[in-house]
Amino acid sequence: MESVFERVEPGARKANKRHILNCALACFDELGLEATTVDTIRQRSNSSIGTIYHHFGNKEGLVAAIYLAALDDQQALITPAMELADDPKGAIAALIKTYMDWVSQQPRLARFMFQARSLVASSHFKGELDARNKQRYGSLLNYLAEGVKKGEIRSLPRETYASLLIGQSENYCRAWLGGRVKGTPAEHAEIFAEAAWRSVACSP
Amino acid sequence: MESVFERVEPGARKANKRHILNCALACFDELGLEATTVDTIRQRSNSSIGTIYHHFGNKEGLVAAIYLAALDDQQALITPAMELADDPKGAIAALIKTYMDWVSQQPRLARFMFQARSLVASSHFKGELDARNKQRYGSLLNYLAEGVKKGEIRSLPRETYASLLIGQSENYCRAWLGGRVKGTPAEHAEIFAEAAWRSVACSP
Amino acid sequence: MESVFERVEPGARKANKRHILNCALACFDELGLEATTVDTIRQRSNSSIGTIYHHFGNKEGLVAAIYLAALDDQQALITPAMELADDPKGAIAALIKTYMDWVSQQPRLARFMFQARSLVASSHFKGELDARNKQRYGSLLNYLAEGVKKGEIRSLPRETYASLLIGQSENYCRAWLGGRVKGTPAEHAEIFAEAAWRSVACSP
Amino acid sequence: MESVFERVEPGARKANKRHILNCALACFDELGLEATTVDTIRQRSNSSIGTIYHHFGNKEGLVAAIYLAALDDQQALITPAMELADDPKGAIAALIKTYMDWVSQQPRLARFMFQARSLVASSHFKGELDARNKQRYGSLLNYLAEGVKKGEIRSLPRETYASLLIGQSENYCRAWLGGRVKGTPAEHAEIFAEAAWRSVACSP
DNA sequence: GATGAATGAGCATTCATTCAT
DNA sequence: CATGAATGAATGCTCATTCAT
Repeated sequence: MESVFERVEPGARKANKRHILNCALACFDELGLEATTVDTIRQRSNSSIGTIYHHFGNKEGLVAAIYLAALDDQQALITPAMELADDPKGAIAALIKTYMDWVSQQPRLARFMFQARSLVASSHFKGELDARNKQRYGSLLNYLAEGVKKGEIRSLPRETYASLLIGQSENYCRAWLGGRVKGTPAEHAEIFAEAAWRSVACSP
Repeated sequence: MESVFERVEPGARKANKRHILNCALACFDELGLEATTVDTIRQRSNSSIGTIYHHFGNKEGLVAAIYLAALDDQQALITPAMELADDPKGAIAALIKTYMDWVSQQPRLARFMFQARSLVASSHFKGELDARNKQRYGSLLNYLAEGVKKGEIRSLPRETYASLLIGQSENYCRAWLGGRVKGTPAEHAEIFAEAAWRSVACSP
Repeated sequence: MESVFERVEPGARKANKRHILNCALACFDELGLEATTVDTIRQRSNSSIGTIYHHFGNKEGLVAAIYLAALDDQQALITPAMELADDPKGAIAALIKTYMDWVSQQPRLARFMFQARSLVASSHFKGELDARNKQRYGSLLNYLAEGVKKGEIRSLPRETYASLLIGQSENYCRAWLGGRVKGTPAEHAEIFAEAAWRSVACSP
Repeated sequence: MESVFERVEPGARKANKRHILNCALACFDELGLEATTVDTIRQRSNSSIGTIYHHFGNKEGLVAAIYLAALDDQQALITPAMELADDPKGAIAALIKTYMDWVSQQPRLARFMFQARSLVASSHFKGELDARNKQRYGSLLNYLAEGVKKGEIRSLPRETYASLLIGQSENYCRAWLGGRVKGTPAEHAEIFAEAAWRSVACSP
């Protein structure tokens, strides 16, 4: 799948928004969020301070723009994959596999998201973030509720499901992105999907 | 259990090391690692810039001192708890319960550790960190190896075990520390211990 | 009397000169001269950077345009009022009353003039300013010279008359515009006219 | 009289507070408040950015420090002069003469005060300013009240007295400081004292 | 005439760290 | 051991102005 972050507008002028966004992502990935200065991004994107501020308002706005685009990029894969599933097990497997595939293919974006999450969550853009998260987890909760009713899924405290399902794969992705393990998330996705299912299923 | 971070020396002078450490932790917790300046800590601890540098060398030294003490504090509970277990399932349950209890009782320290991990890992103190981590995970790996041999634990890629076992509870702890869920980690510890065991066990 | 700054052209387009001028005045009044950016005015007037520069050349030109229009607006009242007077005392009273009335009716413009005076005086528009000031004070000086000759007005150093006549009322206007006193200049105009006359008259 | 701003501490180190304050005043006077950058002051005082911020917090703090010291410097002359007077006329004359003398001797400080007044009044230091103003005008109002009771001074709206008394001399001082008139305030002080008295006296 | 993307010099301010006392 | 004045590189950001469309 082709990500927003790789497309290059044909008639783009020297310093358009997308180009700056791509360069900023590269800087954040290589240097970290704090260590990347606006001037670093200016140099890399070969644009000017003024242009960057003209388009993004401030550094936080730049981070939020990348974060929200990444969230959309990720969700654009997860939503259809989950809709194709025809039972809770399939839906959970689709969620985890698609997530781990995406991380494996977009390691820079994935690393960025872990870094930027708390910043965006405490920024001016919290509203936009909340809106997307609401939509993101809505369908999953429906699946679970249905599964519990049918006796396929254990009835557990509501607030534990998310961690039980995604905690393991997210933890592995963090480890991989941090260089602490070698195997890509994608190649272990089956194992993590299975473990997530076992964690919540009545009879695995 | 009483942590190092709570004891108060009776005849403590205005600015001893422990007092400064406690104040620094409070600042880091309330403001974040980057947002806390050495001067913030000076004000809060009612000491002086000179004294802080005298004791800790630099800001990184201050962070590392807290981090390593917290690691020891946590490990001082986990090690004996795991030693009391007599089978893999018990060891895993001990690990997870003790970890979630500790986080529930030391939320400030726990939050600090998530923040500071990468900083300490890339600092001068990396050596000390690695030494403790080696010891920390050594016994767990032995338990697992033994369990696999006995046919109690599934044979999976080595690098996936840590995430499978600790990922869910760590994820829940992060969520709790971030205010995204309300129930304390401690009160769900059984569920997470059970899920960890199901994830790796041959026959739950 | 209806000021230039309040008239609204019936078929006015979104961004005509007068509308921008009015918005700029409001911004200068609320935020101060330095704190108002060209972009602030653009937002308020719902026009565009390009249009503002098209009409006024630069920020200084915008300030000067308001300043000179305000000066004319004020003078359009003062000149005829002074011409109706038939002795020095009446002329001075007319000057002061008209001035204080105008300030009371145009507080935003008056405040703006105190702020902008030095800027316009050191700008490209100094010439236009000097021309108007010459005309403005010419007739007053004639009145005074005549009064001195007739023995009605004290003979004082030439350079003190202006301050003696207008200093008190101007000071009160500044205080009112700054919110330091409550009564409008207009309601005390008689007192200030009387004091000005006493200050320069041989026999009050 | 020797002002605070001219004394030089003998054992002063390169960049002490008073030296910085003097240099800042010179810069503000020559370039204006806005046009003077902190770096300008750093260069002139041969100190460092850090030192300036260490002592004054920010640019506004620097301005306030000069302003309040100037106010004290001025008041240190006015208070005793007014106390020596034995009737309202003498007190008013003392006030005006001392004020105009001070302006004539401290033109830089006086010019600075006109520039900085509104900035300080809207700053963090408003409280300190108000406290001094209260004390400053208290004794004058007592004199006036007494004079009104004795039938020496006209009974006028309370809020007009300050402008009637000080407006003319202040206006002349502004004109002199701005180069619009040549005679020093001191040399016309008698005239302005007389005019102030006439403005408020029952029988001049 | 109208628009707004692009520009970049310039500014206030922060902050970890040093070192003389 | 303790103190806090001094340091200055680094940073995020502003804003008047230009100019291609």
